[in-house]
Amino acid sequence: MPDSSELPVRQDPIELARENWVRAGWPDAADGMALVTSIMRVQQLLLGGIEARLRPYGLTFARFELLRLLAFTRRGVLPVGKIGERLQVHPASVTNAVQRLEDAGLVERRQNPADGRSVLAEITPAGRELVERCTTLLNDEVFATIPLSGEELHDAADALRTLRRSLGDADGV
Amino acid sequence: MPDSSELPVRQDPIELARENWVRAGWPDAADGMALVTSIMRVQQLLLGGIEARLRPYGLTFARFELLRLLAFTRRGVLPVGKIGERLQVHPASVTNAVQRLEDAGLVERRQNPADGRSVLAEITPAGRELVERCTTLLNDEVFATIPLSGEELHDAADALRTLRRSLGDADGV
DNA sequence: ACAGATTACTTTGATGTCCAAGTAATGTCC
DNA sequence: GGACATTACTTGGACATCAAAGTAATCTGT
Repeated sequence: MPDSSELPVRQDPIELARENWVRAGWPDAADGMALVTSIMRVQQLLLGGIEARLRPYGLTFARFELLRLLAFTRRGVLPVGKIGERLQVHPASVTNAVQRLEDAGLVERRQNPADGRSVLAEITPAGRELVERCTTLLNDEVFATIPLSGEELHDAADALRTLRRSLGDADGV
Repeated sequence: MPDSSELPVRQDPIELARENWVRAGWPDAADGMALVTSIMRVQQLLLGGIEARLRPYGLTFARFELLRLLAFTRRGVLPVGKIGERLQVHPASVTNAVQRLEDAGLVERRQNPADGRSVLAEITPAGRELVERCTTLLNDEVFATIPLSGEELHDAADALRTLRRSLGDADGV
């Protein structure tokens, strides 16, 4: 019988941690801790899968997102500051990613004629081609294969939005 | 009227991305993309808040988790390999964290008498004291303050568990 | 008992993230 | 209109993570 109620076999580390929390006298925090840990773990697994799929193309998820954002704009150009805003990453991370993308010939950087402090990043034809291919790949193998029903997916997205807001995500009203 | 259907003010970047996805002709992947992006973002916010709270104590979340795990064991000792299993992190990351904890006097490392290849990490009294204080802090300010109802929290945890399993999280049955 | 495979860590190198400090250009205010 | 504040990036430093290679100890099979 493939039943799991037999012996306490190899158990879910997160459930183990939750039990430890309750036993230690922190029942009010146990579920929160378990949720936070789950989010960390799922993020790690998702990112790992995505990066493994992008690796053959020489992209990381961070660089993919940057290219994807540029490809969605009308002219394929944005000030790097705007990029950081939209992707919600630190300016230093944008600088880093743009430099590597530039080295790979997927993006070009130039001064903003309207503001000498600002730097524009523009996606190149090679960048567009690569990002389209990688988007299709990720859509087919990751984003469209999430094993949740429409309702589950909706509920989860709602909960995460609530969390984001409470954690001070600056955007969305 | 505090209605959001007026003008497209400053909108949630994730919702913007979802709309872009649909408009580009990938409606089947749009919700999955949005969920994945939400998870990434929430993880970033949670980790940021946690690390900011631990910083005054000289701990990172990775090191806190390691100390926390050791403090839960009977004798406060585990082979570093077991630590990696339970925390689900790469052996190299464990080596890194244990070294830093050892430098801080929070952990001591020694050979496993039962197996010359194995290394044991043992939490010190200073480590125990610090981890208890930090646990209380994180419980009070993070884990017990998740703004979700019991049911929402339960549903979210379920969805994340489903995701973990589908992504090949090796444990839990 | 000895060679070869496996296991358990460590080391090195590449990336990404954030923070803090530094630089250059633009704005603001008497 | 010139000093001071602000803005927009870039640079450098600290950490964490993973991948791949290296080392040492233990196991296996004949």
